[in-house]
Amino acid sequence: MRETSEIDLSRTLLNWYDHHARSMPWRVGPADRAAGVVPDPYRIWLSEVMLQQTTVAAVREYFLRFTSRWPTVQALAAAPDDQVMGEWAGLGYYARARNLLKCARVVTDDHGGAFPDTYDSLLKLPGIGPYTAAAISAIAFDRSETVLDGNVERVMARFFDIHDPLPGSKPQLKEKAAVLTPRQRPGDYAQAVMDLGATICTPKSPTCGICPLRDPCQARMAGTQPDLPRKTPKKPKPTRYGHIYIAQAEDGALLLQRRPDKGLLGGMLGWPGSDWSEAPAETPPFSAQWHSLPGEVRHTFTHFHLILRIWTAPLPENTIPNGLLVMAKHAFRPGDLPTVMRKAHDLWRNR
DNA sequence: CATGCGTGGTA
DNA sequence: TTACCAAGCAT
Repeated sequence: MRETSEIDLSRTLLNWYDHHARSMPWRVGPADRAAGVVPDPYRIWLSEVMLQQTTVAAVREYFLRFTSRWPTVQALAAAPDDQVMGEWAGLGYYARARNLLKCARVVTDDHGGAFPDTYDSLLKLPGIGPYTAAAISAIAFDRSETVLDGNVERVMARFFDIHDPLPGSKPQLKEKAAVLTPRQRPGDYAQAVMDLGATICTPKSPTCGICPLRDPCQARMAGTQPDLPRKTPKKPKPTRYGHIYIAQAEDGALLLQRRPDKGLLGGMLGWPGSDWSEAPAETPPFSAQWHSLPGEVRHTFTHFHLILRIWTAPLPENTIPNGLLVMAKHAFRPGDLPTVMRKAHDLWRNR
């Protein structure tokens, strides 16, 4: 009896996907795809960018709001920056939103509004890296490209019982994933591996008993699957501190700041404040009787913990400090703020 | 190639 | 409470 071939394995996964594919607003499911329904590259691109390091549950609402407001790449390209950043607020990794707009404008202006369909051409676009280029190429255009995301890394590390730690083992995992990538139904296959990783071959407590690949899985044979994939340890997060100043005029207008495009929370709306460091200076945006609010705002970013003290004062008439903006009460929506700034607003509003 | 870059869910 | 983790990219 011959060994299980790669083609058999991909067919096994596709068959599992045909019965267990998750339903998502941007996805053309296996039945529809088989019936000839073609995905909209704009929606695939938008979902893939939103899904970078972000859970499906978090993305769902954002995707629906974005596509409702901007149904085409041309519509998105024509949108004002502030509105797109505001709509992205809360989703995190805000460079994605800035690159999203850049990319929409390149596609609209330089590609006639049609997304390119090859890995290499997609890779040139802002915000599209190796994973996203492969994903769009495979899912939107049904090209046989190999996607390698966190799910696929985990599935491959376990299936082949690879103990070398990430991220160093990435090229090895990509090779393994490429060998399994079929020429038939590559778009469905890409989504099948990721669905398997998200629902069965999960990081903790994988449910190997119901896995379609349980028999040939090498880590399961060895009993090592709970420990894979190995990862190089992460550095501990330091704690930083900061001051935030919230000033309101008698008519309800608020003093805000548009943050510079580069760096943390780049391009987002926020409150003026100090730098965030071990011992930040107290630097209010204008002289007044500032009062610090009881309590503090705690927030954790990717690479540090932050503890903020919130100060408040009345905003005098005709006061707009350099580089800041005064936003009318009716124009201000807390939902346009990144989460840490929204937390500061919540503490202030409930003062 | 290591680092910077968000947020919310989960154990 | 803390740490880990999620369909990564840019530099």
